[in-house]
Amino acid sequence: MDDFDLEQFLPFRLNRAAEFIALRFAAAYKAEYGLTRPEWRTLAALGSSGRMTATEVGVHSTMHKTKVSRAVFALEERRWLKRTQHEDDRRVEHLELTAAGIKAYQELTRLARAYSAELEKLLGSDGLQALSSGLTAVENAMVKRRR
Amino acid sequence: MDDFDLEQFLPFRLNRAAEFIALRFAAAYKAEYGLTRPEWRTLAALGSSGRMTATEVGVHSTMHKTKVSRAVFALEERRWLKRTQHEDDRRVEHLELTAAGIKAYQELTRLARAYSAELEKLLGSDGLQALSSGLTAVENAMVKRRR
DNA sequence: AATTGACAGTTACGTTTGTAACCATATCGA
DNA sequence: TCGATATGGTTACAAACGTAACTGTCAATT
Repeated sequence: MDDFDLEQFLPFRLNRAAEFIALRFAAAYKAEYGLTRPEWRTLAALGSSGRMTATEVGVHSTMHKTKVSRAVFALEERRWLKRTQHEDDRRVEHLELTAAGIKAYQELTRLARAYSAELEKLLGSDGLQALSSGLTAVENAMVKRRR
Repeated sequence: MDDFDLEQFLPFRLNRAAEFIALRFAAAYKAEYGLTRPEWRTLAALGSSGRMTATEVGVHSTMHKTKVSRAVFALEERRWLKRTQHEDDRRVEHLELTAAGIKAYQELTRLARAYSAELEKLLGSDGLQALSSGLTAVENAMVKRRR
C-alpha cells in the first residue's frame, strides 16, 4: 500500500526490543521482591555508588525527580534505605542503603549478572557486541542533544 | 563499592536509549496530532498493510489487545478509521483507514522518514548499522522465546 | 534585613497502563 | 443438540506515570 514499514522504523524496533529485554528482567524483581523499576534502579544506583542525594540518583539512572521521590519513599518504608540530612544545606538529603538494603542489592545484582549471561547466550556474542556499540552511539548522541 | 554497574547493564541501556529515541519522535506526533503511541502504531500498521483485524494489528505492532482496542476507538472517533463486520464470524471486525486517516498516515510517515534521516546523522552510519544488527539479534531471540 | 530567584524534594491531578474479568460468538466433542 | 472450551474484542479497577504546582531552604542583590 505504501513504502513505509513500521517493522523497519528504528524507534519502533528499539522500543520493542527494550520492552522485551527489560520486561524479562523486570519480571524477576517484580515477582520475587515486588519492586518497581524506579525502585530497582534507585537500589542499584545506591548499591553501586554508595551514598547519594536524590537528585544524583536521578541523574545517574536517568529518572525524573518524582520517580526517584516515590522510589525512595517505597524503599525507605521497606527499611532498605535511610535518609540523613545534609548539615550545611537542609534542602538536601543523603540516601544510603541499610544492611537489609545492601543484602537485597547483592541478591539482585546476582540476578542481574545471571541475566546478562543469559542474554549473551540468547543474542550471541556478535549480536551483543553490535547492540552494545549501537547503544554507545545512541548514548553519545544523547549527550550531544542533552536538552 | 561493588562491581555491578547499572550503566553497563544492557536492559538499562536499552531502555534509556529507546526512551530517548522514541520520545523525540513521539513528541512530534503528540504535539501536532495529539496521538498516543498506540494510536500512531495502529495507524501505521493499517496504513502500510491495509485492512486488518484488531488482533492482527496487535501482532503486527506488538501491542496488547487492550491498547489496540483503545487506540481503535480513539481513531474511530476521529474518523480516521472505520470498522466493518466480518460476515462469517461476527466476533471479528475489519479495520480500515478512511480517506482522512490515509492522509494523516501519509503526513506522519513523511515525518517518520525525516526522523530516520535525522537519526542517521545523529548516530552516524556506523552507529546506525551496529544498532540495527544488534536489534536484529534481539528480534531473532524474541521469535525463539515467543511465550 | 527584605526581595528575588534558584534549587531539593513532595504532592495533587489527570492520563495511560496492565491484569483480570467480562460479553458475545464460534467451535469442538459427546 | 447440548455443554464445554476457545476466541475476538471491551471494560473495570488499581497501579504507575508525567506535568505542573507546591513547600521549604538557600543565595544574590538591594
